[in-house]
Amino acid sequence: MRLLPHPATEDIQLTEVLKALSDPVRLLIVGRLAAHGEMTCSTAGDDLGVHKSTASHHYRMLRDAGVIMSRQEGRKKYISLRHDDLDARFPGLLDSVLTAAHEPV
Amino acid sequence: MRLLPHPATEDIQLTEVLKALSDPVRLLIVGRLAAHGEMTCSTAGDDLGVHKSTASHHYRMLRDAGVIMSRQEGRKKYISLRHDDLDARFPGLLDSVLTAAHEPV
DNA sequence: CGTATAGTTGGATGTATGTCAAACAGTTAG
DNA sequence: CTAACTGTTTGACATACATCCAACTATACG
Repeated sequence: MRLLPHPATEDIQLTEVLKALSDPVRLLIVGRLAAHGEMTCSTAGDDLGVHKSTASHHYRMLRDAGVIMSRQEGRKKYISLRHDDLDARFPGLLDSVLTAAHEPV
Repeated sequence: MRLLPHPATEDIQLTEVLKALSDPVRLLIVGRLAAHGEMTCSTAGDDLGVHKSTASHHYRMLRDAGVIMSRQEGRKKYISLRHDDLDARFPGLLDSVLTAAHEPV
């Protein structure tokens, strides 16, 4: 169970988080993680409309920004929201984004 | 008092707002506007460490995203946060970002 | 071992962005 | 009118990014 480089909670930068959340595909991924909890990359990336390598690129963006964490188990990689860490660092931010993401167009 | 193109409240897109807020210089501008209310571009752009044309570019990003509005008066242009519009569209989002922006490093 | 599964990496490409410098435009003051 | 003030626009440039495809790695299963 190897862990990839994740930023420590105190090293999470607001601008990086906002940039990570400013892409429609990533926002969709984050919404799924918020709704379903931990999921594999392939489940999270299902029907996103992008190539799997593109999805992988987005996971990396989200991970580097501190928005998600990943855990390897066998040949699957489980990703989950760092909800508590984000709340500790930026109270209410993630929830307001998640709420906003559900708004009708 | 010519008004530049501002998106209607219902046309403000979450991803655009997040992208607009994901730059350190723009976050600083937004923080100033939140603290002081309406200000001129030159006041808002004072001591930002960027060229005035760069600041102008950022005002445009913020305006196009629906984060600020601008009002021309004589040779000065006053800019202000669209706080109410953003709150109406994405409740709590701006406040949580502003709070987060004040966090210690 | 050989094959399928789960993701990542690298190359290629087009687009966007942040920045400065210089030129430009509109407004106001002498 | 001429000069100063307030911003914007354009050009140039380097970097970043979203995307696809193809090749690669690592693990699991017969």
